[in-house]
Amino acid sequence: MPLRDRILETSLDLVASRGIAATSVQDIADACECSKATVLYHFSHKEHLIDEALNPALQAISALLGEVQQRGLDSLDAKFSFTEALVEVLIHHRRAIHTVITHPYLVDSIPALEQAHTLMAGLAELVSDHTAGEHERMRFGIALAGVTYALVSTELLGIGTLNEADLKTSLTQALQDIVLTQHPAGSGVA
Amino acid sequence: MPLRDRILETSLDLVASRGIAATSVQDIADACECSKATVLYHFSHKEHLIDEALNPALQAISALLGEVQQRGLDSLDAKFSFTEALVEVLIHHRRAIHTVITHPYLVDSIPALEQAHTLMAGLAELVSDHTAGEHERMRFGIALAGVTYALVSTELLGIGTLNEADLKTSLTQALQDIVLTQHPAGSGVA
DNA sequence: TACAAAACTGACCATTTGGTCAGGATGGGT
DNA sequence: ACCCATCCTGACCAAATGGTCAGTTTTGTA
Repeated sequence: MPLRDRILETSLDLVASRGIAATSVQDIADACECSKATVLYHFSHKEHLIDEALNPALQAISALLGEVQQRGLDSLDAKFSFTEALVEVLIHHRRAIHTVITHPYLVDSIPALEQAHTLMAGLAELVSDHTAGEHERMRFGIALAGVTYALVSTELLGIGTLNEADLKTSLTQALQDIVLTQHPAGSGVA
Repeated sequence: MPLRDRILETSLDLVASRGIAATSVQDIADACECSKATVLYHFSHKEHLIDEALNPALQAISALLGEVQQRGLDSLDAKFSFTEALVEVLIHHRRAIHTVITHPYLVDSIPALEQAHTLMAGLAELVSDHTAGEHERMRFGIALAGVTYALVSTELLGIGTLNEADLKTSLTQALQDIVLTQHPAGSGVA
């Protein structure tokens, strides 16, 4: 793999596990066994580096969102395959997703983060258009955030040993259980 | 409020919204309108400050966990009141909870984070003892993470306008829906 | 008023941060 | 052999970082 790509890959790793601020350009250079100057040769600014590293994830989500907006989400079948596709994207781009979700406050120094928010809003709107009410939307938000978090903190939830395929199965089912199961209205605290 | 307490309060605010690494002692001092040296007079090290700021939340969770371990979680009633109490604690200490959840990698420089992980494990064990299987445990993990995340990113989920009481009601119901509702086994991708 | 403890601060320190720059390799094309 | 573009680097910079310390102000108390 070209060094440039290795830098992107490494950045995604480090940033996802320690946060943007806690990941220095030097850290990335060390992990890539090159000099800091080299990192800044390929990406003139740290923000550009992060931005580009996050891009593939955003494009994937954007593509998924576009598809669903076209196909619609009316049939139960469509909903099932949507959740499945969503989990697939979330798993594949888990490091970027986690980074995006945990750094809302950097929205105006890293363009990708703003785009991510737009996409999130699109997802939320999509779902709220196709669910009965506020509770369902809340459940979806919680499920989405929960699944995302679960992906990055697998060991905390005791699912660290699962391989990628099992993880996908398990998370997809959980998401479908939460979002698609009929819940008795007001089963909670009224 | 004594300056010392204001420093703790301010730290909780800044750290929850920008992360530990991105929050400097100077930032905290500025927000408190005192000097950096003063902050480090009250808390000799940055880590001590963070640690102490996180403590009340951990004690609250610890207390809740102890209670439930004593009372048991067998009746449906007990489960309902547990989720309600849990949401209450999560809301009240949302900044600390969010900080704990998003900084697992600092576990050995900030003692509170290690204690938090122990408590998390306790919660997970508690729930897994009282639910049927793997799927339920997964759902609980997702729900817990999701609710926690939802608390800090309210505006992203479109629930930023809710007051604390409504927030509690809404989140409690969502959590109960997710965790306590009977879900058809294998409703997902089998 | 005297005095000691507590609270607070400016000046300073070594280290690390993101970033610049001039120059050294390297390799393909002529 | 020559050139030129790409890749890479050490040396360097100003700014910010966490932290120390000597000394000043404030406070409560006798």
